[in-house]
Amino acid sequence: MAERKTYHHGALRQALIDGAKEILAESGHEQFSLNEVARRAGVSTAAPYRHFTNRDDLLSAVAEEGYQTLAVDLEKATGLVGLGGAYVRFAHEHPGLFVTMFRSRPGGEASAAGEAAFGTLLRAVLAAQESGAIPAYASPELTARSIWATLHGLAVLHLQRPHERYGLGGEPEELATTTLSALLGVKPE
Amino acid sequence: MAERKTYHHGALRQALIDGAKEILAESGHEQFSLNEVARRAGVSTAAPYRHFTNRDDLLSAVAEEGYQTLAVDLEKATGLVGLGGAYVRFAHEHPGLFVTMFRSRPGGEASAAGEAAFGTLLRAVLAAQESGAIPAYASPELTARSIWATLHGLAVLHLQRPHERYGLGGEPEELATTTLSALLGVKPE
DNA sequence: GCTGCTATGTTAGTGCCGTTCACATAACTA
DNA sequence: TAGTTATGTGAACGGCACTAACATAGCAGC
Repeated sequence: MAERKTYHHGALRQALIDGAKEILAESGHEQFSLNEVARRAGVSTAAPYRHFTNRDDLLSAVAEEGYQTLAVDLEKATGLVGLGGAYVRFAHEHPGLFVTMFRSRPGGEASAAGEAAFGTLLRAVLAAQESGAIPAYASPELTARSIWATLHGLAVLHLQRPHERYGLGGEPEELATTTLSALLGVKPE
Repeated sequence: MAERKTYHHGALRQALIDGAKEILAESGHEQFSLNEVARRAGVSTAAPYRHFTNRDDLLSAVAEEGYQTLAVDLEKATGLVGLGGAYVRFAHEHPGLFVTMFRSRPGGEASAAGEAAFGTLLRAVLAAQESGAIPAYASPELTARSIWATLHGLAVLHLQRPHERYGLGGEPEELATTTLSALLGVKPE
């Protein structure tokens, strides 16, 4: 993708975001290089700075799109367990993107899509509590936050080797189901 | 620490590990630089390669010491909730080190200290299940793994801003207590 | 105590990185 | 059609991880 006819690219901003996702998918967050993104888009290494203030700014835009994709994935899932499976599966299928989304940034901004994703989880928790599928030790909000933490930890640990040692492995959905039922006694409907 | 009388440092390996921890504490994982570590130890930038094969190898040694510290911290805690609080507090007090320990490495090795830490958690879960403090939906092993995931997710999310949005904040111990009781109905003894 | 081996340090260099600056080109607007 | 603004380039900077050739010193066995 290094050839270009016109002097101006036309849609460089999106091309950079897409290229960044590509690199994250291929090589992971730690290997990400802004120069490499520019190379793939067929522009000079200085060009990205016309669209992003720096490397981190591009990664934030990539992360935002990640949150949107995640929100859509969660929306498609049904039930609390299905939603948990979708979360872990997202991390499993887009590990580089997932790490980029949740990398430790000192003063990370809130993401609208991230909020939407949480809202989806909240509704699932509410429904599960009302139907008695899970115990209601605490408010839906607090329970949803706690479950989010569980799913997130599960996803993060799943992206590394360690978890296998305790006999897990398996598909993301199985992981989520097993874990949620161990904590909440919930069963997939 | 840039002065030295003898040509040979004497204890460079440990000095590098300590310096690396210092940098992680000051600037975080993403800012870590091998050259900076060498500078602090008062040696040339090539010297570290006499003790570690590369930057990643040094970070792994640092991580191993981190696992040992974590294992000790968990050992000191009493009760399941106290242990959870200790886990989140460790991440809270050593964020750079924590990120380094759990960074996504393709083929991460198992850590003996990490296994020990899990063993401590497992015993706490066993005791809590036997005393009826938490429900026994699943085996102690599976439950312990699930709680580990929860604590880990909590710690990771706590290191970023996002969690505050849902009204958390507060001290690590409070976070762990609130979360575990929301999921398991467990109360601090 | 000298001699050689090996461990541990240095200096200088490579290539990649993120970032900036001065300048070129093209698209839009008056 | 002319001027302004948006978007690209090329060349440079310092910092990074890492390597190779060489220097020093600690430690054997003689």
